[in-house]
Amino acid sequence: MKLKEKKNFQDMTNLKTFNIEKARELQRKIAKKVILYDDFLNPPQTVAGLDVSYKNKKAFAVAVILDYKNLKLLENKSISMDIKFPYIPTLLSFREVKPLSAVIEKLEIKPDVFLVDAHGIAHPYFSGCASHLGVSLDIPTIGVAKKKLVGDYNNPANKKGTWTLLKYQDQIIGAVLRTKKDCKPLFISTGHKVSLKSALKIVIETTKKYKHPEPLRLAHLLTKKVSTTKK
DNA sequence: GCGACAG
DNA sequence: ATCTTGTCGC
Ligand SMILES: [Mg+2]
Repeated sequence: MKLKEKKNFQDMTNLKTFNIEKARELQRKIAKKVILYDDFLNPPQTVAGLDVSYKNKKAFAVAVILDYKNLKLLENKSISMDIKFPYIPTLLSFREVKPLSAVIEKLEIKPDVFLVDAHGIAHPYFSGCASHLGVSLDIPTIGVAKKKLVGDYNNPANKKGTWTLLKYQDQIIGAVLRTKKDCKPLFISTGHKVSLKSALKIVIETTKKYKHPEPLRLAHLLTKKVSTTKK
């Protein structure tokens, strides 16, 4: 898949020269570019799932594309590269956007929407990994996280499909969705070009028998398989 | 100073 | 995220 050539994403993943003020500045800049309404093929025909795993100083990124209707696997790609940035809460994008961009570039099919294993705007600077990736590559993204980073919410009822709003600083930054009974809920937020309403619809429609939506479940399984195989 | 803290 | 076996509950 051809990536946006325009270089509106600075490379700040060099630890030696990393500057936290510059990083926050970039996050605020990205937040301003996030599009909160729908601007993608809706309903989508294809959905991608993205995830990254780590093993021996290496990062392994996987991208899978499923048919939106039957959730069958259409394509899957993987890449590996040296870890270039440590994990620091609120700075996850500086660790994962690089490998994710690399694997997306290898895709032959251009997915209509991407599910990312991270938050979108549900971030202290409204610039989580899903938003950072979406704005940088100009692709529609949805953030799907297993735990909250910021915000307050009421626990959704213990029934599949129920959800509550995630609020932060008097703003709605996402939703807390129960994707499976007796399982902890997932945190859904706009990444880029997908409204919260559509994000919820897409996550619900791509979640079948398990807690996670199929694209992310498959991407996660594959990324672990790849990391233990290619070591 | 203390607690929270995506992957 | 990663390191890991058994164990509890639907
Ligand atoms: Mg992950």
